[in-house]
Amino acid sequence: MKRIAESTVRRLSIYLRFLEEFEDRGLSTVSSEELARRGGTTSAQVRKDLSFFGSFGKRGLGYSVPELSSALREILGLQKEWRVVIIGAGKIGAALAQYRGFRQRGFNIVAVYDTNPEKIGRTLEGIEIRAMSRLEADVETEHAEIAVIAIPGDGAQEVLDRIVRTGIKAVLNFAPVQLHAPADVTVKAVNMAMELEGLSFALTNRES
Amino acid sequence: MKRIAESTVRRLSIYLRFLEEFEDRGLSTVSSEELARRGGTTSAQVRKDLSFFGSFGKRGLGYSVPELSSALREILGLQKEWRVVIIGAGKIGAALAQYRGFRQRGFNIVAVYDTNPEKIGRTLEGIEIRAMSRLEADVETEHAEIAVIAIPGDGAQEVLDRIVRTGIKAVLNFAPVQLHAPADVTVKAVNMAMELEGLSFALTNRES
DNA sequence: GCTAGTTTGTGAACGAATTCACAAGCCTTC
DNA sequence: GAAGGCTTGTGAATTCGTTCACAAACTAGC
Repeated sequence: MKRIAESTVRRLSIYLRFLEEFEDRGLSTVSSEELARRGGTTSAQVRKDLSFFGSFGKRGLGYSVPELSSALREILGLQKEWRVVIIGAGKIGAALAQYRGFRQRGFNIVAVYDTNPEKIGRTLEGIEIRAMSRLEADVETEHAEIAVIAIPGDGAQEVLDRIVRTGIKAVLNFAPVQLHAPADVTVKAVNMAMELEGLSFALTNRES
Repeated sequence: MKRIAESTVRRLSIYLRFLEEFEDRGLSTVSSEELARRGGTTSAQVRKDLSFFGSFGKRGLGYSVPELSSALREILGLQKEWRVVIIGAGKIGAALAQYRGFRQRGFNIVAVYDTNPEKIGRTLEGIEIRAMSRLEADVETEHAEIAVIAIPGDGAQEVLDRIVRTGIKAVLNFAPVQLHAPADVTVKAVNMAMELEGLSFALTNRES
């Protein structure tokens, strides 16, 4: 299959969100124009994005809401449940562990890890905080497929290396550092300080 | 000035992070090659990124660490202190309010807003939680320039509209919905569910 | 001050992503 | 069943971002 741009995948996520809203409201069809308006893009973009994966619409009519949302869930791999481990039970790890949006979309958080003995054994919204040392064994027995790094920057690369050795191929990084991993491991970074700096730049360099 | 790509601004942030590390270690010069290696890009990319703003290096030598970091701080608008309000004192709002990285980089959180009467009046790491109704008056008196939306999706567009009416031109959105704002307002979104879906896609459609 | 060895800054070439534009296909009405 | 009105799917054109490649400029060693 042809390589799909990351921006395309992001937009598919956005389209799916609207489709689910439409599904709830019982709408049966939607046009690329409508999806574009909501998602802040153009109708040509919507159709091109979808065309990478097949043709899902009917000319003159638009897209069937249930069919397209099911197709997008399939494409995005959201039909199955993903098993996720979170590394770090600090403020961010805790906020993530309790975030209902994850489970809703099929991301099942199986455990949270921390090195602080005071935290180990407690639970966060029903999820057990475990000793960091158990990570490797647990990933194996729990069949975890996604790891979330929610610890300070210093230890993050080391933790990522451990995660990679367990065989996990997808990592979401909240630590404010640039991490390096083998090419077959997908690492996505969420860096709040960097986003704020983007805003700072926009405010500073606005067209006069 | 020529329009600068968002990807360029992101990389400038990354370069600055390394430069500050080098500054702490007392290194005096650095080459585009070294910055590229650390930041996971190419030396040509580094030089091109910088060339949009001027020439900061010396041929044959590289870049002066203090000069370049100062220049980047200037470009990114990090010389001044930005005054930030956070809307929502839930888990995410609280995690953001206590995140030390913000103040460290000149983002001064002046207040957190919530509608829950139980929370109003309490403090989060020394930052007062205030009634949502005070938002407009406070932005005016406190001269806030950046707003962070950390509330559930339902109310987010409405809150954004209020923020826009106060005259704030930069917003960071953590609510898992697509928001619409006038063109002169920069809205950046951090959507954790969407990032996880990107990972799900990567795991599902890996080259065989 | 000449030579060898670096490293920058930048047009030009390339490649990737978006937008354009239109034929093809479907629905509805008469 | 023909005509009019939509909307898709997609090559072609365009725009945007990255990489190449090399002259220009610097340092160090002799």
